[in-house]
Amino acid sequence: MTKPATRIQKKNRTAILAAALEVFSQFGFRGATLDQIADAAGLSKPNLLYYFPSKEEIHQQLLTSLLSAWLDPLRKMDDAGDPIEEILGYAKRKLDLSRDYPRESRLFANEVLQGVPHLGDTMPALKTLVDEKAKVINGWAKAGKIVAIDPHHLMFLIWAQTQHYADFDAQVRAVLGRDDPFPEAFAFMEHMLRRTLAP
Amino acid sequence: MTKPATRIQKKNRTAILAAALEVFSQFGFRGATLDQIADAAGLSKPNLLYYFPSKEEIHQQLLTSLLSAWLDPLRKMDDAGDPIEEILGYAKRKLDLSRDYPRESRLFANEVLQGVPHLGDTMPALKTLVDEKAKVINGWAKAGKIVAIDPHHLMFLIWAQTQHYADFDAQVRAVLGRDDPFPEAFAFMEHMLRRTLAP
DNA sequence: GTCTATATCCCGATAGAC
DNA sequence: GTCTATCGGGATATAGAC
Repeated sequence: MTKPATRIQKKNRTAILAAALEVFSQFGFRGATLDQIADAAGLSKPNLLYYFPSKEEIHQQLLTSLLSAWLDPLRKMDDAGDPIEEILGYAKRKLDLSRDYPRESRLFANEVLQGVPHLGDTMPALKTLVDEKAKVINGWAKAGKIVAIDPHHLMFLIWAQTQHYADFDAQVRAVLGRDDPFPEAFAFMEHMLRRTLAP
Repeated sequence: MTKPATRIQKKNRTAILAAALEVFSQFGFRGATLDQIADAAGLSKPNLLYYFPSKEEIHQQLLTSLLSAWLDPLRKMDDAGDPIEEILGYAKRKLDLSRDYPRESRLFANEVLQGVPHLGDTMPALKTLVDEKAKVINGWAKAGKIVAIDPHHLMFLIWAQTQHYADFDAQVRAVLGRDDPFPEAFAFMEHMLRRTLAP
């Protein structure tokens, strides 16, 4: 599938991917149907399959095209910055993603929950990035800027805590009542991380 | 569906529920098929449907029969105990569940991730339990035993952190290499919670 | 490029013999 | 109680007209 030539093709492909994100993130890969996606994109089902060869291909393109943006907050964590503020900034950017892009979060959550059946071969690259940042955190700890701490589990903590608000939104809302949890969530996370990390 | 009479009936129903847990937790409700469940239970598909009237019913029975055990760790958090140790004990019991019952965790994760389509009417009961325990935590804070903290977000933190190791196991393993993460996970969580909660 | 119609397959559930 | 055989619905994907 090469680059779309015309403006309308580009628009349709974009609409399909947006619709697919909506449907896949809510129902998972198997739970989603092409009828739902075509409907949400404002196209007929055969027309949808004119732009993408298969359901699998739409899903794969979604995942791979979003993955890079999803890892950006971690890439931006800067070796040269203030350690506590860098980690806090990373956590905040991650929580912003949960607030602003909950469907993307749930798309990845579905994928990981089922054992990364479509993203298995990108896991080594994730490990490479995480290991690299783990070294940065270990350096900060050795310099006495933060407490000595397992950097991988710190990463899991930040992932778990931030993504929880997007992925398990239904439960969060049910427990809190109707509220937008994000302002308090950030204050809470800042308290937790500052205390956890203080040297 | 009344109590099964014979020993073999009981055994088959148990085998079916065990097989269904395996399959539903891995593939979600829609992703799971009765063929897979029947196969895992060592029965034919029609025979499976002799014991349960429908796929939906198997899933529902699984969820409701496991829900109570799933909330037990929280119920056991004791108003009269030492606050920090009670919260820590709760978190430890929850992490033990993730280690010993990861399939149950993923079963609920799938359900919540898709908006609790089958557990919607049990959410009020969950909220009641959580609100009750939130009051206990608020009491501890007022007495100066722990820091003043939002008890609901503390709950989310513990849920997110502990369930992460079961629900996103594929990612955890990919990032860490091959290791069993649980010993370090508990040490990490204890460090994090003690510092977060100290008055 | 987009549609209607349809082929093909898979899944949940049922019928009926044993 | 358990099986083989099958129904009926729904899903992915394709054919072919326009």
